Amino acid sequence: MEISKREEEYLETMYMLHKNRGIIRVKDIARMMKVKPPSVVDALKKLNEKGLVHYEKYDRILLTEKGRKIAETTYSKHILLTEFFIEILGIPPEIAEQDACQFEHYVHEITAERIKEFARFIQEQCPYVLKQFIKEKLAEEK
Amino acid sequence: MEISKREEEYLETMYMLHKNRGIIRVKDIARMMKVKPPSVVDALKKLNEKGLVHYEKYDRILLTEKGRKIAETTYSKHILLTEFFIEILGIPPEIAEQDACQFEHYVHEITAERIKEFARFIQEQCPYVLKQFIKEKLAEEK
DNA sequence: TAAACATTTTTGGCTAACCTAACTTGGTGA
DNA sequence: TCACCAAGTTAGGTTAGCCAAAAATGTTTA
Repeated sequence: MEISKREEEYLETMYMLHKNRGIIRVKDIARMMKVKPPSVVDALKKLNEKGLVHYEKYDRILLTEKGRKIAETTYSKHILLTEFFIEILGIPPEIAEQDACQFEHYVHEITAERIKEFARFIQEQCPYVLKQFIKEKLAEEK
Repeated sequence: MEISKREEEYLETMYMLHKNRGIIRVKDIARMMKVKPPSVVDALKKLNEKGLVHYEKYDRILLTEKGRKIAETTYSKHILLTEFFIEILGIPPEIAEQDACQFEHYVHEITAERIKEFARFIQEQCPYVLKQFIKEKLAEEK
């Protein structure tokens, strides 16, 4: 069963809402994804068909186990990429966030894992050089 | 004027065809983008409307100046990302290619620039550490 | 508890991007 | 040169994802 980038985004949004507020509401999904409520309903119906959310109209919305796993995988890539952009490359947080938000849906498992290992390696093997780089870049930003 | 990810991909493909073969043919675009020829024609008509390609039916296809610039920008990000993935992270070329192919359409100018600077910095400041990392990862791949 | 308000859902319609089948055109070899 | 084949095009149709307007349901407050 194929899952589109957009569907993955809906799942991730629901995952974050559940994590932060406990409850998942159409209105909040719409706000976070910058779409209108009817689009959310469309998406929920499709995700329900695919067994990724429990959805019945006017009832509370929940991710299924399968949906949650997909969302968690995506979310963890999001965190990983954001950290890498900010802490290793010294990218401004807002831009780091935007880039991570897209790349998380495409990045190969192998690449994600390698980024994690690389960050760790550099931080351990040449922390001073890294600090130097970040410092230079922050200085340039003014 | 908005340009979609897909349109950017068409432009980049045409740019590469022009670069490699001199001539841009519907059949080749279709093959490279894994779509059928009618889809290419649809795309060409739209890109023509937008002033990004010169297209008249049965005539030779060319990028406009504007289209070429967009394609070049995308292409240079492609090269940059691919090199970073391969030479810094030690990702297998095929996977590096796939990831670059997606991220190139989203990566912020600032992030792209920073990746370039980071690669240079590390290669200059701690080439041995970098070699060590790549070596370890290549060893693990068996 | 019922009216008023907020939220969700349905309906109907749009665009981007793709396809197959059928057609036109252009170039090539007999 | 002309018939044929490859390449390109058109016509007509599908799907994903979005929206506005209106209807349905849920919730809160007077």
